[in-house]
Amino acid sequence: MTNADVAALFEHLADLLEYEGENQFRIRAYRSAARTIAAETESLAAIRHSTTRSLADLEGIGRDLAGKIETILESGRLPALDELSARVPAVVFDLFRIPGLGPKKVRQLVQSLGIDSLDGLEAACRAGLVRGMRGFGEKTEASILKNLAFVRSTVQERLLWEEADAILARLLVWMESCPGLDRIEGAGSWRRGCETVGDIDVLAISLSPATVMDHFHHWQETSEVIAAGDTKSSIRGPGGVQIDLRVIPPASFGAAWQYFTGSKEHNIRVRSRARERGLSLNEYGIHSLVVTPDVFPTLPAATEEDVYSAVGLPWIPPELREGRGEIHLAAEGLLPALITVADIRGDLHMHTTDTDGEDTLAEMVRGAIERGLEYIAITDHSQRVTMAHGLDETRLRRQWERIDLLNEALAADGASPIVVLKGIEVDMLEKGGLDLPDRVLEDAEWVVASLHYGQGQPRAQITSRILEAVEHPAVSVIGHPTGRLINRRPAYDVDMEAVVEAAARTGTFLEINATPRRLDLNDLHAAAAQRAGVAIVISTDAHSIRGLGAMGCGVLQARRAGLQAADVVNTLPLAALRSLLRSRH
DNA sequence: GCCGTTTTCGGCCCGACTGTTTTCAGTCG
Repeated sequence: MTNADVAALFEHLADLLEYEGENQFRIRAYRSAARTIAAETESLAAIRHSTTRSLADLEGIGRDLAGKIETILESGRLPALDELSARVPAVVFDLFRIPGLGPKKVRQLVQSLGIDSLDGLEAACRAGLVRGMRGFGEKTEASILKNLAFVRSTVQERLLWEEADAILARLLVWMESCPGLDRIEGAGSWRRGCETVGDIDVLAISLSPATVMDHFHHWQETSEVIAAGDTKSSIRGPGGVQIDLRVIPPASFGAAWQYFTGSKEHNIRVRSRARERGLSLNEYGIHSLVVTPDVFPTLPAATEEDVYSAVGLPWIPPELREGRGEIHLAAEGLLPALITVADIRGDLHMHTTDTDGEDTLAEMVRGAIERGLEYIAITDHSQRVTMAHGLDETRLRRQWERIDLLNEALAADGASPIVVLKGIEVDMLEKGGLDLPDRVLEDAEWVVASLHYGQGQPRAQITSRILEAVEHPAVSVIGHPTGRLINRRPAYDVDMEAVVEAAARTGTFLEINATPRRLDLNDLHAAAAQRAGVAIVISTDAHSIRGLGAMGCGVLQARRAGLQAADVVNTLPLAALRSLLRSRH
């Protein structure tokens, strides 16, 4: 039973309670606990048996929920959930997915009309039965029909951050030509650098909101205007993604940007902090609830710094605003100086046409020089990865000879702009062991060990394969340590706590693979690794020159993990990196 | 259900938009 499993049980319970019309604060308590649990990197079982922490120490978890967690850990079941599940019809979960239907309306549809499927709901709408109920009308009925089609036609899948980033960039180019627009910025989960983005949130400063929203509606990629009010508008853009725009006057910009960046949990904590100080915070500004000689009724809120300063905090980078303890860190003056792309000196995982890359060795080197990198490692696949035409010893040594020649030519150019390291991405074989003999790996300057096959093996087997690679003296780094592909394939079942412990002990690095669909390690694992003293490598795993651009995504992930430049190996100058490699094992 | 320098009760972030209503409930973020 993982933390994510326990969190899912509480979320599920909260959904059912919502349907039952339970006290909203009780429901919020379950959801809040689920978020805390999902964001906790230590396993609940470990915390339960720890001598230094207890379950009730976790934010939002008191005596009752701690008891429920213990029950779940012991029995795998949550009795309260079992009881409710027996009472609440299964269709409720489908109905919740329809935009515009919340617990009250869903309850009415199920109890008054006996709806038991999406098809049944459609039939009831077409028969005009829905419009007759209190609180429903013709427009609601039509909206349900439209949204039913939407729910059925689209795979409800969150965008990769990079996809959202591209859509936002196009929208901002369009909005630049809007008259009367002073400033426009992205907010929400995009700005926090989340690995996936549901809706795209955009914030504009203008004194003529109607003009701005009209321009927004006329973007060529707008397929539908979902809602349009005086200051807020929502459209569907490319692929059905919802884009929300809010238009705000300049004096409110800081309060609004802070508010629309979120996360919700972060905002609730900031606002609670405001209340403790006799202040009220909304998207328009900061207001004093009590008039005292030293507090003005309305405080400045043109910048985010104004907002944080009003609640006694320094500005908090968006990537950290998840309600995972960043407010405490900020209050103590302990916020990390997060790593930036400018700190990165090298890229230590990439492929060429010798295996499954699209660009040649020489082209990849040129691409890296253009990006200003000081060093790179060429890490093509090893022989077992047959689909990629992986390298055996002979072909690998031939590639290394070419790299030697290339380095000589680069050095002969005078001020050598880049050094190319002779590397390999060696496969961790299904039966255990690595895909190339030790004598080859020992000759490599950089070895990425990755698992590509047998991903469905049981936890003990996967973990032991990875631990074997971590312990191998020639292995520099574990590539994409959990193997997940966002929206495509779950992580393999691996005991990450054991991997992190072994990596810390042996000095083996762990990778943040920056490929937008991988981002592996994720933020939570990367934070746990950093806390354990493991050095991180951020690598693009580029299969083309273009792929080298993924470094920014990897750095965002590292920032969400709270990493500083000193935590990341490829911020080091090459000489320091080499010396660190020699000092291990 | 959680929480506490206003502590064991009574609060819990705050506002926009829609549709149905005729002053507001429900939904959403």
